[in-house]
Amino acid sequence: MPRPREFDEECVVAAIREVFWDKGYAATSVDDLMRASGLGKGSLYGAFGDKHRLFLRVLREYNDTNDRVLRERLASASRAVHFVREFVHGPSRDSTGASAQRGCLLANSTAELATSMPDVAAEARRSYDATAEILTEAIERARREGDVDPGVDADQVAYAVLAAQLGVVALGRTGMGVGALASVAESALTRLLPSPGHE
Amino acid sequence: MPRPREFDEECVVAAIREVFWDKGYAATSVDDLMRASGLGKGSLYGAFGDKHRLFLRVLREYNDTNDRVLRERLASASRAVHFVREFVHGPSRDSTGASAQRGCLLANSTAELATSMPDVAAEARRSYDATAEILTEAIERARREGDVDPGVDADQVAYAVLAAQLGVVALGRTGMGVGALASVAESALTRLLPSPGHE
DNA sequence: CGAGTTCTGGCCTGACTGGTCAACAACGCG
DNA sequence: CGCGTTGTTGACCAGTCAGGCCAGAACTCG
Repeated sequence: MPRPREFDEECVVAAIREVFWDKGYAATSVDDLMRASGLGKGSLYGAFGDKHRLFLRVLREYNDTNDRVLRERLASASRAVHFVREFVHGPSRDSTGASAQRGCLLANSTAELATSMPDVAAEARRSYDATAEILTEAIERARREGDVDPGVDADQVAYAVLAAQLGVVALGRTGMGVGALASVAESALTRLLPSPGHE
Repeated sequence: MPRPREFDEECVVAAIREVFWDKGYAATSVDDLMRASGLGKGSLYGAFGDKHRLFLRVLREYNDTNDRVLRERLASASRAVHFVREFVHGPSRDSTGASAQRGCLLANSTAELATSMPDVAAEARRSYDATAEILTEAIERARREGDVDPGVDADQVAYAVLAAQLGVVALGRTGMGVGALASVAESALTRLLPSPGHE
């Protein structure tokens, strides 16, 4: 009975995500969002509420997708240790360095907004905890598969690996070359995940 | 012959630093800066140029101070390994967690602005490189002092330690408790800086 | 065809943005 | 005491901000 929507909600969220990702929250105007999505202000506000709620929606979807992808990659990895290595090296896997410099929407948003928007901080924490959980599973599996020293406490190391990856992401934002970035990641990895033969 | 200034430049920069630190660049208005510094708009623009240049001035001074403090701490540390440990644990050294949640001005600014302001990215890179250099010195000294396994490549480990610290700072911004933060830092440290007895 | 419902896009507002500028004030020198 | 130089002030600018609102369009069902 009602008039049907002329846009696909997911496409709009995706387009808007790119803008927030590129410019940050405060530097993005509602006009930018209208242009990127092709929607009028009325449609945007009707469907998503104000800028703040729209941003939170984008961020949550981004995090959920990331978590899902990580789980899938772990499930389909031949060896769990490859998954962990790929996770830390992620930011340096770019021939041009453009995506490395762009960083991670979650990391960027947390740094910009955690103080003034508690819900962003909470969402970030939730997502990081989920990631750490996946990493814990991966490290446990890698231990069983004989690729990681059995003495390591998977839960403890998981957060250290996560911190290292966040650090690599942060360094990537400075424009550090992907080669240097990869060697930082590698340096952290070899020490955080000692092979079984090393004792 | 000229009319003397009625303000101390350093005090103004310090006051303004706090505002940028709390709110971020884009969310800070020139009005905020006037209120925080007590200066009129004309004085502010006359002394520092526009908002962008003022921010860069603040950031540079922040980084220089940080580097200087780090050098002093290393020079006066009884053992270099204590300095490195303190460096990584820094973000978790707060009883309330308020300063941990506030994060680091440099890290916040880089995440917010690296894409749109190349000079911020360059300044960040310069500062991180300087920090890594100090860390390299510290690790070499710790090796000589017998606190760190002589097999570690100080230069490689320095960047890994830096990345770990950046990660701890990022996690701190999510409101993670200082206790949890400290254990992440500790977990990373014990693996990145193995004691000599461990081989 | 008409009634009911939702969607759409643009207009409006009024507050706020970063930045400029001209008038005025405070000082040292001659 | 002027005079030149610089600092300070507040008014002012055009433009942008987020958000509210509404008249009309597009659709389904009766």
